[in-house]
Amino acid sequence: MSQRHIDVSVLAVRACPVAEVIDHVSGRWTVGILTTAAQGPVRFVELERTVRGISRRMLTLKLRQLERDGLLTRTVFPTVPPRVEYTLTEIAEELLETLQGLTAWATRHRGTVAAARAAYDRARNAGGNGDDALVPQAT
Amino acid sequence: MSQRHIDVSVLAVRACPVAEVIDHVSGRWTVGILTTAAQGPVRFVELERTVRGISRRMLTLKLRQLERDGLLTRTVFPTVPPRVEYTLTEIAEELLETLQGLTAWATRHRGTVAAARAAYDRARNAGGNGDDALVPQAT
DNA sequence: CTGCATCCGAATTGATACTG
DNA sequence: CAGTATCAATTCGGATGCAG
Repeated sequence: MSQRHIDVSVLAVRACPVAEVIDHVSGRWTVGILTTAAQGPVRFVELERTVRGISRRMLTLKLRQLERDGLLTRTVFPTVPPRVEYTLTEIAEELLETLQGLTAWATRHRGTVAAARAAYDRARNAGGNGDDALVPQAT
Repeated sequence: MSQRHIDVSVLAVRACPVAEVIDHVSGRWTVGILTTAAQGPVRFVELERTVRGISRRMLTLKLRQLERDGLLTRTVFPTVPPRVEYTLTEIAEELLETLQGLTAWATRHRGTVAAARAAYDRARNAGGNGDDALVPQAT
């Protein structure tokens, strides 16, 4: 989610690291892009195909963001047609590992969350669209 | 994030847990709300004061979302004036712990990321506003 | 005190045509 | 292939005002 976040406080007086990470990682596509790139060097089209649903525009934008943050390395091969490969940097790989903790948590409590939602929705009449209601992003 | 996310694939064929977590946790306020609530039962106003910058509207929205996901417990005391307390559920506490891994990562590589950004921005002339640029504001 | 509802500008994202 | 440019559709989020 990009930095529209001006105020990040909450956890610490100084810039909060968590907020920063969350900001880097959150967003619909980031994790998907990183995990795909983790398999080895990937090309633009591969990402476009693998990260289902992402638009060309978003992919480009996210790719640039990740590159800027030092999570992805972009290599251009002066061939024709052009060939560009993206690779994870070391810190990105570390990040991905760390992320596994979250994966574990999610997996472990998937059922609990689902149940909670069902209960909540059932509680107030027929409401709830089954999906995430009331939303916001993102972050 | 929020469920505008219809397609979550990428990591697995089945619903991707990571995407779900990211979706729950991401967003400007969630982590702040959770960490505040972690200190013990908190009231609406306390959150409003502690989570700097959040609007009443957003706070309410997020609180509901968290409650629905089973991360927060909402207790209403039939007093007058009304008193409502929010408490973390067990899974939320676990989540918060897991999140510390990210905090660590962020802290560890804070400098690296900063440097990467600086380099990136410097590379393409005067660009970069120092913040997350991903959105090259016009002009 | 809590918190839902509405108005409305701001930011994000998607779709698509176009270029090197 | 790998993007960029542009336009339109959503969605987000802040500011009230009102109610239990």
